[in-house]
Amino acid sequence: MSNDVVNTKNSITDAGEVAPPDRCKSCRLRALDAFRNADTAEAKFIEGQRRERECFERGDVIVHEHERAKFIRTIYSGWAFRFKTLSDGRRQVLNFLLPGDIVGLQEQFSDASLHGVEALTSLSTCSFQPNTLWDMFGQHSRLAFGVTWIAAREEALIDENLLSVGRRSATERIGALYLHLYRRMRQLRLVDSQGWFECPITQTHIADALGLSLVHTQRSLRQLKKLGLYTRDNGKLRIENPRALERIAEYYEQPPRQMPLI
Amino acid sequence: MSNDVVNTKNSITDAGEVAPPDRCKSCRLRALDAFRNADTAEAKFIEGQRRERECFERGDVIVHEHERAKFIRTIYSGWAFRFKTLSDGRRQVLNFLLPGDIVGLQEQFSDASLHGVEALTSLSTCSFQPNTLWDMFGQHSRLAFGVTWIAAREEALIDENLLSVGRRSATERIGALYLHLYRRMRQLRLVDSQGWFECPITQTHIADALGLSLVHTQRSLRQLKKLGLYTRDNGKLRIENPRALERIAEYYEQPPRQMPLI
DNA sequence: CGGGCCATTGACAGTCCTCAAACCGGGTGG
DNA sequence: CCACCCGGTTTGAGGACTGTCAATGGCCCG
Repeated sequence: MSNDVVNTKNSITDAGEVAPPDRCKSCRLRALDAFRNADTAEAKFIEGQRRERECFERGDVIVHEHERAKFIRTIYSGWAFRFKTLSDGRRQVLNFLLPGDIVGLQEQFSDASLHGVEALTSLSTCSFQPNTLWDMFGQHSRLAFGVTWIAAREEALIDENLLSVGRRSATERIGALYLHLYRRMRQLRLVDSQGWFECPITQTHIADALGLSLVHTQRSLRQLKKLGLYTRDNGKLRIENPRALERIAEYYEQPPRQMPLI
Repeated sequence: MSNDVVNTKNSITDAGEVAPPDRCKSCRLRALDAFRNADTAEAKFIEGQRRERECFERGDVIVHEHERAKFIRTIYSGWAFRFKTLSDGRRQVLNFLLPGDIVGLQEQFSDASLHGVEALTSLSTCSFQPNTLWDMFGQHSRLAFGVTWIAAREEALIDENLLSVGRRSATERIGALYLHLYRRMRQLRLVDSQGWFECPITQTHIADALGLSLVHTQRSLRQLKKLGLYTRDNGKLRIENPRALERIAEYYEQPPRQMPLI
């Protein structure tokens, strides 16, 4: 393949992948309002700033907690998650990262990353030059606006998770999380016609994301399954009755986010 | 006073306040790295976009949940908080807003606000023209970069709160919250030489911010007080032994955030 | 003096956690 | 081919942390 694939200890080549600019065209970022209407100059800028393609395997740590993060990345395919840990090992998953999400935006503004990022699946990312963000703000304000849009969207998403962890019961939390993942995957057109989508998270991840113990997560999960609200099969998840789950989880769909000014 | 003070049902005039541009000069936003070095053109832009000064009283709702937020604001003086509620009334405080914080940034990117904002004290804000953010991105990239910096900082702060609510015990959570507020107020130079600072939050606010019940918050609070870790007096708070509190709360100070590229 | 807001305390219940062990499917090596 | 290990799931038992219900006291104010 092209020479922009990095082969470190943590990287693999992925023969099935496409090279830019086709890769940029099929990037899930394009599915978001923020970058749907990028013009050619903007696309050229992005492609020019692209540094290399990096691949990771499940379990690889992409960004280490408290370490300086080198550059900004976008997720081309695969899942990851952000997390923080306490000194005695307790871990909190902050949110899950899906294709089209940006990794390392927060870190552009501080010396060290205040959270870690770990791959949940085989992961393919694009990384960018260190000064990309700064240059983008100076030269392509629409793109910069889009990046800030992405940041605001991620914050809204963490707000929702905080509401869950703070005020929802265990089963409500799980229901809300499953609905949330379902909706995001649907938005990315990664839910098939049968309603199935890839969901590579284990019960441990759910527990860490929702502030629960593993054992209690398992019991709450079983309860929801007994109610017939979801089915899992071989790493795939299907929400059987979104409406019912919404009521149980106290988590109703919100109008899609828009880019009012573009 | 000048005619840019709004007098609605929820507003008061505040005779002790200053008018722009002095008001801009003393704005706490200037205390943040992001805007410390603003040049005259940038300052002029900000002053030109300033719409009016709005004042609120404790308990006033500045932004209603699920309603369209009109414009972006900055907090000149006073405290507020962001929150979300569930349909049955359970409430989660997402974070506290202090002088220099921006209100309504997230809402610039969506049709409706996904959280509410309520004043905790008499509050003085500056509001801006609807298109201010967009114009800023187009004309003053350094300011735009600063705004995104603020957004990233707020997200990091919510991350920390999520870690608390998800993984810290009740006393740890309270300790971490008190330390957090202490550090932020210190950064704003709002801690006096004796270590005292205004802290207008009630036990109910603490409970709602930390995902605890009011009663249990009270008991955990009493426990920390018995250990001599903090003192409260007439709406003021003093952290008696930050180091000890850090250990109890598992919440250690992180290096200050910087603006690497400016 | 009554009412409202907030802090405080007691009693009790229950959600949720910890410790422990078993089970299951898949991969590995003898 | 089978024993063994491993990550992940499942189940049981007991206890702890945290929530709910209820009531009291202090303070401010009309």
